[in-house]
Amino acid sequence: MITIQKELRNALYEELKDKYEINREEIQFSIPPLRKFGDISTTIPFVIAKKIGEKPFLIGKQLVEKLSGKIPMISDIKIEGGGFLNFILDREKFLDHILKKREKRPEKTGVKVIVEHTSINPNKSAHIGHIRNSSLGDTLAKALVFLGFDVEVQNYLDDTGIQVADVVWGLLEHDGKSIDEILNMENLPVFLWKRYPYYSSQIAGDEKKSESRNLVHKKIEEKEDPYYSVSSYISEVVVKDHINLMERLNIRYDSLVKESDIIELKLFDEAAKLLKDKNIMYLSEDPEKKGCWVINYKGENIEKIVVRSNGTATYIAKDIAYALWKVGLLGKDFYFTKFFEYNDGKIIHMSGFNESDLDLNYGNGDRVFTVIDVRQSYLQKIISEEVIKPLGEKEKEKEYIHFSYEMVALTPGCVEAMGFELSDEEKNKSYIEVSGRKGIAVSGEELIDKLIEKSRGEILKRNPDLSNDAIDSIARDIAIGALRYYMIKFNSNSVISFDFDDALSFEGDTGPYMQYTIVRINSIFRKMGEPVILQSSPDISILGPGEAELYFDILLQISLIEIQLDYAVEKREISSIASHSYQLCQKLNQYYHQYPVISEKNKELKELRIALLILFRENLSLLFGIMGIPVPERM
RNA sequence: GCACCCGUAGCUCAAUGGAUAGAGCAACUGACUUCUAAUCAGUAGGUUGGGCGUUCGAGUCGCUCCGGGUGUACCA
Repeated sequence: MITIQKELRNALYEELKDKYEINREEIQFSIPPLRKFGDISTTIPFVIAKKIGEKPFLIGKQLVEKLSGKIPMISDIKIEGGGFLNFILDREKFLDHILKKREKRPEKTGVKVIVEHTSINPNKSAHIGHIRNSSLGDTLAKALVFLGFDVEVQNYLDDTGIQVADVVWGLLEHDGKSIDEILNMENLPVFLWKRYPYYSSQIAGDEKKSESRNLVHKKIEEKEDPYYSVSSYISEVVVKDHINLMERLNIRYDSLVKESDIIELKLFDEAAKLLKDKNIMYLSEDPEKKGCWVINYKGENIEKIVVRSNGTATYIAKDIAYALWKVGLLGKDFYFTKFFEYNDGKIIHMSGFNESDLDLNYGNGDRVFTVIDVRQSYLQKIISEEVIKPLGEKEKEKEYIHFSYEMVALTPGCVEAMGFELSDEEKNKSYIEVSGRKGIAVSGEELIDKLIEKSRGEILKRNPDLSNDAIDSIARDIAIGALRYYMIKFNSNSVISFDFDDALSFEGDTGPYMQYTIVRINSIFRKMGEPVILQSSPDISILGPGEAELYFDILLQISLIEIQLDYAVEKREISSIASHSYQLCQKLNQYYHQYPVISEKNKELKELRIALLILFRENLSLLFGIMGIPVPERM
């Protein structure tokens, strides 16, 4: 890993720490907007100036004098723009440093992090909103792994919810299907995807049917057959469908936790003890909430009901118990069984309640990221601020984080193209909310199929003589690359207004653009034979001025990757990984066009160019791995 | 009502309080006998929704107004 910024930060910190009250994180670096300013810059003089009420320029001047000649890899330091401290690289030393340190990875932190994502209701196949969730969660998890954390990926299954009861009711009561018929149905998740909106509308429009569904729900909870068996069967089949879809997108899980097990193991009773003990949960004195156990949400000064006056728990109770288990504060644990095995033997374990099952070391994270869309903010805030924070006080490292993101919506044009009628008012909206219940949603499978079809066409245009197998494999890679990139390129809190044209685009700011960059480098190496990277410090004076500028620009951008990943995790802004990767590719494509490799006669120059391509490929591949974007053989 | 989010080029979006607000798409001009044109070079396109303030410095922070979205049940 190339990290010049780390060395710079340390040098500056050593110089400043005794003199000013400053911490390491305040020393931030960026690449100046214009190259004439220098290679790397920091605004630390402004920061210090503000603290001690001095002029930034004077502080900067002092720093220049003190630091000149002291930092390896830096040949000159300038103060500009009233206080920007601009460093000029000793390029020869920088390149030498890179060549020696490129294998180094961040050290293990010893901190356990749980990332919960996906968590789709197990009653039908997945839609694009779910794919945004999983793509963000997976990229987050992989960035954390890279940064040295011990990461567990969880997927939570709400198998006792009303949504599952809806489809059980639909199949058994409304359609009158027998158990055998249900067991023999082909592709049940997709059937339910199509059928669920119908069941849902039936229930919504009819009080009797609604009552009947409620009865089914109750019977499932009481484990009464055939309702219970059918409900379990549906959950299992649908979850496997989700797992297989996500596996196609390079997204995997370690553990599945079922809501029914939280109920079965009475985990909330355990949580309730803790909460009552600390007086976090108490009997409300509000006459309207007489007999209810509540938690005071200070943010809005509201008493949130956790246990109803009739003694039953509300939905938030299960979430509280689960959250406490995740951070390891509950004092009670699930048992686990093997649920699924991937092609390469990796296993997913699923929670259970039988003592005869496995006692595995899941849960108990030092940091917990719960990836759920912004509509859950209210609940998540109560959990993190009113439950985890006060209970986790003794254990300083416990951190419960709602990783929030906005929903995926559809453009009105997209909804109409799918065959729905829209009112005039709806037509003028900028987007229409996705609803699995109403059937206004683009299914994950459908989108992937469309992407594959489109990329197949593009491949055939360019490579008419490829075998069908090769085309299949490449089309799949491109489709996945396009989708994964599309799902993380937007800011977390902007609504994606989904449009097929946009999502199916393979030009410009897209996954395939980036894949193309790396494929072309591979193509060069395929033609000239796998190259060997330079070992010793090369003579860089043979690079012309224009080439040198771009060359080191690319290396500097690469050297920011680790800081970039850290930023993405700490600020919960996964899109920054995507945009940094994209910028890198833009620079490389520029370079590729101007400076040939194979035909270059000068041996040293050729070696230098090869070195850049190797370094670029190594680092971009790393980013691809984190984003789950595959590298196609050719394009 | 209260809380949170959004408003930047025709469209979709970037910009970690920092230097001349950047990309892609669409439009227009140019580059394939060349390491793959899914690319590259260029032209055009902006009162960052309005106003006031804080700051050496504001698209970014604060206040306010306008427009849009979401959440806020003894439903899950």
